[in-house]
Amino acid sequence: MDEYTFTENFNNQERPSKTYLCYEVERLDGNATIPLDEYKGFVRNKGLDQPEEPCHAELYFLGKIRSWNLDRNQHYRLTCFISWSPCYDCAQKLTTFLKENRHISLHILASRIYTRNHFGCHQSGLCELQAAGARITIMTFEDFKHCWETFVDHKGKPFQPWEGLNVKSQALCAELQAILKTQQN
DNA sequence: ATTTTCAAT
Repeated sequence: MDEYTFTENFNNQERPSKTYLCYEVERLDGNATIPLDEYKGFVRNKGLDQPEEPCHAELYFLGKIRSWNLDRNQHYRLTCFISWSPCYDCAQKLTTFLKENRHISLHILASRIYTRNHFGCHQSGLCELQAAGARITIMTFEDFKHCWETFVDHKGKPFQPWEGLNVKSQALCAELQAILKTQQN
């Protein structure tokens, strides 16, 4: 991913009409975590401006996971950094996937919380996803930096945080915690 | 064309 694409999409104070999802996979073996570099990359949604059928980024990601045919006798952790948190529909599809694939753990780190009206409501979607075992968090400085170093063609340049990154991240974190907590009770 | 959330209005 080039620098511009990363900054344009992951800046937590912007609100672009597209979504990028960066993913990486580790195999868990006892206390050891073994990175699987062959399963690393990023996808973006297909919007109305493109020839393909519209499709949210998460669904491409699910398609990729299925195509890997990860060994059901092993345990894997998938980490995905997504510029918008999953909508209700995508959250449900991820929930179903996790229930059917107990050998896979999922950690979603979102740059921003997606709240646009779709059918259903995003809060309950995220809660169900968490109940299915997913870990859902907001991206912090360290996460943006990790993404920059892992997925961006940074040409040796260090990650440059934008103005207000931490303040926004903390506000979104509080918002997400309120969402995930409310529905548990 | 405008607004500004994986486009909706």
